[in-house]
Amino acid sequence: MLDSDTQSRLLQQYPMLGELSGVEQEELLSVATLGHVPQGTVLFDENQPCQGFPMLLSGNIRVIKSSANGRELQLYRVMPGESCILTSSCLLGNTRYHARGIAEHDLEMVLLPATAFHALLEKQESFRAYVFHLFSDRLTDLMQLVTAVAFQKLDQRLANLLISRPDPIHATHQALADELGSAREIVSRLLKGFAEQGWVKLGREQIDITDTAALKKFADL
Amino acid sequence: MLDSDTQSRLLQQYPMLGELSGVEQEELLSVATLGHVPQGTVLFDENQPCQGFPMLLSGNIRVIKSSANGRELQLYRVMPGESCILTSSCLLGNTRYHARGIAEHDLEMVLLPATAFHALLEKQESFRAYVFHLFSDRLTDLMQLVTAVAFQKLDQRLANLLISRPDPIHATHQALADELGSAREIVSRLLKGFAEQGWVKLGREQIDITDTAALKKFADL
DNA sequence: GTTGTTGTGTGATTTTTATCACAGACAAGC
DNA sequence: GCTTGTCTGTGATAAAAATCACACAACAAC
Repeated sequence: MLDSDTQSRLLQQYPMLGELSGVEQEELLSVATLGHVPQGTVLFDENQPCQGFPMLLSGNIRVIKSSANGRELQLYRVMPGESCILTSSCLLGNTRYHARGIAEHDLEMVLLPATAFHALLEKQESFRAYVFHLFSDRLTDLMQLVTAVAFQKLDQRLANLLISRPDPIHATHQALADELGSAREIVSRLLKGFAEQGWVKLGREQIDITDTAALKKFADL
Repeated sequence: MLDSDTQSRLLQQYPMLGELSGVEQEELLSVATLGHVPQGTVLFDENQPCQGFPMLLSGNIRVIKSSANGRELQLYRVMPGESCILTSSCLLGNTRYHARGIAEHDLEMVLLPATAFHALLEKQESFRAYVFHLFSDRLTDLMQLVTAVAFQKLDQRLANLLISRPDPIHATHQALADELGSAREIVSRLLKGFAEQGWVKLGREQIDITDTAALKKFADL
């Protein structure tokens, strides 16, 4: 059972739940549980079955694939108000996870049991629309990711990554490499190149973008 | 309006439509149209809006992304009984296509207008389940594709492609390269390598697999 | 301060993939 | 037959990425 503060935050992030009738809301909230998850926790991993439908209140989840030789690639991030479509996919298809989910920052999330998720999907038109929309967005994301990995050079992908982030970027080169699915040294070298062009300024665990326009131009050909 | 033969074929491929009441079925079939599409036709392309929901009776669709420098990569194939999830995605998210769809062979398909699609989704639990399932499957496919492209070498991906096909493979090296998102020469060279290992026998537009086990072993590390 | 850990820079080298430029092989049509 | 177009083989080179092997800088802990 969720306390009233949590309830209101949940409704704020997931407004479609507000369309439920009072009774239905009660029902829902009585089976939902609030979880606090410290940074770095592996929320789910390849081949694990699915526990329930998570709704993020704060923090975010990195969904990644990792390869045999220790490299990894980020598929997407789950932000508050969103939900892990991979989980929905598992619940709907009754399959197991095909990726790993890691709490990037400390996490607060409400977990909805599978049965409640299915019930919601049946009853609530707006919830259904929400889930469909999520699917749709992720599919688009993934398709873009595929093409980026297949056709773009790493320098362009790196440039894209940089401009997609709030300006002073705090991350290790390794972290960036992991997001791109490449190796640290390469990222370091490319960043050095960017710095020599005057596009960024490098510091320890920090990258200041000094010429967004140039980066953007470089990023999309 | 569909003739009765087409109707029965449609129901055979899409059994969940059989769960509709008689009236609903009539309604549905009255707005659906049958289309014949010759091989090679571009059914949809990047940035185009979505016309309706296609249900394949025969033939199949290659969904591909193409890059600026003339290379392409196959995202997935749509087979009879399936439907193009990309289309669903567009209809649900009200977005435009993010890929190109090409008729690989001559195509027969029933096209459901967007409104009918939405109506079906609301009314029919089983249709909804079907669409969710499709989404789920494609998401899985795409995630596997991403990791393959990101982490696997081309020779392994080629081996995988070969064993995923019915044995005497009829395709040009260029077609295989397009499916993998690479260049023809490379595929040719890799195939030659496979042939030297005794895994395949090469002919013009034909590849006979002579050692599936070895290929399989090579494919997954 | 010293020590240890983590993050970064960088050269040297190899592997993998792409690109360019043809030559020859095969099939179809005249 | 010859011609034409498509498909395949292959060498030479280049470009991109990965790998290995360290040196060194920044920071934290003691």
